[in-house]
Amino acid sequence: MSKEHRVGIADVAAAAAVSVTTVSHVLSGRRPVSERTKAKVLRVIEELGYRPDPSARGLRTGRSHAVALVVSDVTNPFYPLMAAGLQEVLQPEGFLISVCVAQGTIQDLDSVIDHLLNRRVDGVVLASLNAQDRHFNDITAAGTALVRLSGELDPRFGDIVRADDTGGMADVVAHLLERGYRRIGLVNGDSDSAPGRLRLAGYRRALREFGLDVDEDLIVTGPFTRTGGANGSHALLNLDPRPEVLVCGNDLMAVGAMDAIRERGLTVPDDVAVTGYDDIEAASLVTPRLTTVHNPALEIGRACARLLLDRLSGTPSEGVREVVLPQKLIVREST
Amino acid sequence: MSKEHRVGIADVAAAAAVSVTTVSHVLSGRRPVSERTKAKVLRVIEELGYRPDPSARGLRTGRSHAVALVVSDVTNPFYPLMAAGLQEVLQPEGFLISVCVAQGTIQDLDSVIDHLLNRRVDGVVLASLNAQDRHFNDITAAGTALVRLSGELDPRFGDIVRADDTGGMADVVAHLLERGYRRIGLVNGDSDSAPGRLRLAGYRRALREFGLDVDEDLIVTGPFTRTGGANGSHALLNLDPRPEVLVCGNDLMAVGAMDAIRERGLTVPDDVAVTGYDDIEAASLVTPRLTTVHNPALEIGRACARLLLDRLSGTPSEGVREVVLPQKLIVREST
DNA sequence: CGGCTTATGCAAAACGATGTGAGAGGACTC
DNA sequence: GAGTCCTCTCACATCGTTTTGCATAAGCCG
Repeated sequence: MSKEHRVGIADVAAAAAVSVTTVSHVLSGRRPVSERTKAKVLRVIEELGYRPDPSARGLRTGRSHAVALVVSDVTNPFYPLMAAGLQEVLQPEGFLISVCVAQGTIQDLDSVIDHLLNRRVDGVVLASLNAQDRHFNDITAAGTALVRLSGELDPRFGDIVRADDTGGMADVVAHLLERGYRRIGLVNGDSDSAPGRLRLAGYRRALREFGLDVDEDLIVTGPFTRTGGANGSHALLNLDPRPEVLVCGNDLMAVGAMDAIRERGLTVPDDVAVTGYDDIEAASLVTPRLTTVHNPALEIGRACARLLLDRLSGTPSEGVREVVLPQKLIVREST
Repeated sequence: MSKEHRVGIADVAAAAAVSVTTVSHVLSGRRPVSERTKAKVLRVIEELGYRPDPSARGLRTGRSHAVALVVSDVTNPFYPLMAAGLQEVLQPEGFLISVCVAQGTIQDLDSVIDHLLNRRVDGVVLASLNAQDRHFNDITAAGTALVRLSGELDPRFGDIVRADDTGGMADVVAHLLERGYRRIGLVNGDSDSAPGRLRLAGYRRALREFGLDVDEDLIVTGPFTRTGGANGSHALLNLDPRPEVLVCGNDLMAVGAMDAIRERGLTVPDDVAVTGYDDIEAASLVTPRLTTVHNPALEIGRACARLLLDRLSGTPSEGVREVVLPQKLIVREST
C-alpha cells in the first residue's frame, strides 16, 4: 500500500490491453468501438474502480462541469427547494452544484460573482434579488452561461425563468375583491427588485380590471423581510380609515404584518385580513394559516437547470428564452 | 475579437517580461520574488484580468479546492445557515462549496457520495442523518477529508462537530422539572440517528439527576418531521393519564405535536405544554411561540469549515478531533 | 485477387498551471 | 581580486485527460 497510485486512464488501458484513446472513446462515445472491446474496457474500469479526473478533463475541454446558484437570503426557504430542483436534473449529468449566499450588500454579490468566475463555473443561476445589470454583464462577458430568476428579458443577459408574479398577485387581489374587500393595502417588497415590480403590476391590473382606481396611499414598500412587513403594515394601519386587508409582497412580510396587527390589539382576519406570497412552509404554520400564492420553487429549479443544460451542451443557439411558470392561489384562513 | 484567447499565465509572463515560473511564484509565494518584479507582475495581472485556471491548478496539485455539504432534508432551515457558515470561512480561501441533498433513501445518499467522489471534492461535511459507517468508509478510503455533524467519534472516520445535544436536552427537561411538570413525554426522532440518541440520553440524564425513574411508555420515536411529531404525539396523548408536556426531538416535530394537541381540542400550554429543539425560524412564528433550544447552526458551519481547512492545508495530523458547541435554552410561551 | 470503403486502434500533441534543478548576477569576506 | 553566499530568475518536465491525423484490419465489389 506504499504506492498510493491513483488509477488513471493509462492503467485502465494497460489492464484491458488497449490504448488510452480507445478507453476514452468508450467513455465518450465520440467514435465507434466494437462491442467486444467496449465490454472488456467497461469491466476493467469497474474492477479497478477508475474515475476520470474532472480537473484533467476540465483542463482539456475548457468546461468545469460546475454551476452555481446565487441567492440573497439564507432564511428564505424558497431557495433550498430551488436548489433541490437544480440538483435533480444537473447531478445525473455530472455537474457540481455550488450554492452561494450573497447576503446583504452589493459588494457581497460582487465578491461572490468574482469568486465564481475565478472558479470558472460553466453557468450561474442568479436568484439574488439585489443583482444589477453590471453583474449580468460580468457573467456573460466571461463567457459563462446565465439564467436569471425573474427580471426583464434582455438579449444580452441570458435566459430567464420566472413564476407569473403579475398574474399571481392579480389573482390574490381579484379573490379579495370578489369577497367584497375594497380598501386593499399593499405592503410590497422593494420595487427595484423584479418580483416587487411585477407583483405591484398585478395589484394594479386586478383593480383596473374591476374598474377601480388605485389609491397610491395604500401602497408601501420595504425589504422582503419580516420586519420590513411589520414596518410597512404599521404605516398603513395608521391610515384612517385603515385598510380592510393587507396584501403582502411575500410570506415573511405577511408574518410581519400579522405581528403589527396583533401589536395593535387587532385580530386576523376579522379586523384586518392578510395575504402572503410564495407559500413557504411557515405560511401554513402560523395561525391563522396564511392565504398565499404557491411559488413552484422545485419546478423553477428544474426549469433553470434545463435551460443551463441546453446552453452548455447544445449548439450556442442565439436569442434568449423566457420560461414562465404558472402560480396557484391558495386560500386559507387569513382572509 | 475573433481570437477569444483566454489569458493564461504565459501571457502574463510575456507582458511583464518575466518567466512563467516567476509569475507562479509571486502568486503562490513559495519562493521569494523581488518587490519590484512582484509589483510589476501584479499590475500586469490586474491589467490583463488574469485568473488562474482551477482545472489546470487542480490537475497539477491534486486538489480540487471544492468541498461538499451533504444534507438530508431540504425543508430543514438549519442547513442553509450551516452552509452560510461554511461559505463564510471557505470562500475567501477559494473553495467552491457544493450543497447536496440526499433526501429519502440510503440509495440517494450512496449516489450523492459517489457523485462527490467522482468529482474529487477535497472534503465532505456529512450532515445527513441517515449516514452509515459504510458511507464514512467510502469517503475516507478515497482519501477525502471528512467532517461529520454529530455522531460517535471513531478514529477511522474523520472529525466531528456537534452541538451538545445531550446537555441541551437535559436543560430542557430540567427546566420543566423545575416548573413542576412531572409526567414528561418524549416525542423523539429516530434513535438510529445520532441526534436522536444523544437527545434521548439528555432526557434520561435530567430525570436521573432529579432522582426520578424513566417511564419507557412515555417515550416514542419517529422521523424528524412535522407528521412524525404529530403521529408520536397522538400515541402519547392516548395514554391515561396523558403527559403534561411533550418534549420533542426538534422544532418540526413540535409543530406536529401542536397540530395533534389542537386536533383533540386541547390547548397549548394550558392542557399540554410543548418544547422543540433547534430554534428554527418557525419556532418563533407559531403561536404560542415555542420553548426550544438554540442550535448554533452558523457556528457549527464555521467549525466544520475550520476543521476541513486544517485537514486540507496543514500537516496530515493524525487523530480525530471533536468540537462540541454549547446550546442555549430559550424559554418562550409554550411551557 | 486488387482496389475501395468502413470499422477500429494507435501515438502524440495539446490544455494551463506547478515546482525542481540549475544558472546568472550581485554583495560580501578575506 | 578571487571565492562564497544569497537572491532572484529561468527552462522544462509533469499532472490525466481529449482529440486529431494516421495506420491497420476487415469487408465488399468487380
